[in-house]
Amino acid sequence: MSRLSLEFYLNDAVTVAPKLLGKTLVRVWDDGTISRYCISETEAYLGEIDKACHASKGRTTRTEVMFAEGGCVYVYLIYGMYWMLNVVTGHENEPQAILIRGINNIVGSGKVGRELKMDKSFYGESFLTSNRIWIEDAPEILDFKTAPRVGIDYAGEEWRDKPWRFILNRY
DNA sequence: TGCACGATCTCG
DNA sequence: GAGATCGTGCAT
Repeated sequence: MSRLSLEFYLNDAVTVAPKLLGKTLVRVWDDGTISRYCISETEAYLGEIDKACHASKGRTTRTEVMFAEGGCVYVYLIYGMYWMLNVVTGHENEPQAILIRGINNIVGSGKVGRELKMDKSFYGESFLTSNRIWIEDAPEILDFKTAPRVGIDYAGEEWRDKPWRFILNRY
């Protein structure tokens, strides 16, 4: 299978998030070895209007990459020790992203970042051209369920309860 | 220049 | 149920 094309990333995060389920996340380590994972859980963050999305605070040092065209890597440190891996979607100036919550049976955004050895150096890298992390196409899987997003109670009722967490039933 | 807090996890 | 641990955003 080949890398997902730019067009795949240009749609809304809520549209792309379920389509990422079952896709292959490829990671090339420093020693040249390669690991391939099946994306098993995602979460969508839909731009400036979405109070749960970091971009709702506007364009800042941290959110800058979300304003770029889809296909970029958005990583940030949370709780001082976990690197969250996100996929930027949408067109330029449509600050949306999808949090990768699970790969294979490794479920939990913090665990995913640790497994993939993510760090600040990945910020802004492109899934279209990177030689150490990218996503390959795979048959679309429709056997998934939805649930509210995690850890965003502060976003208020309207956004807190959106069923924008997508979980593969099996992989 | 300082400070409170967070898209989390693990251990007890 | 609490601690680990630190960059970011906003107040001072």
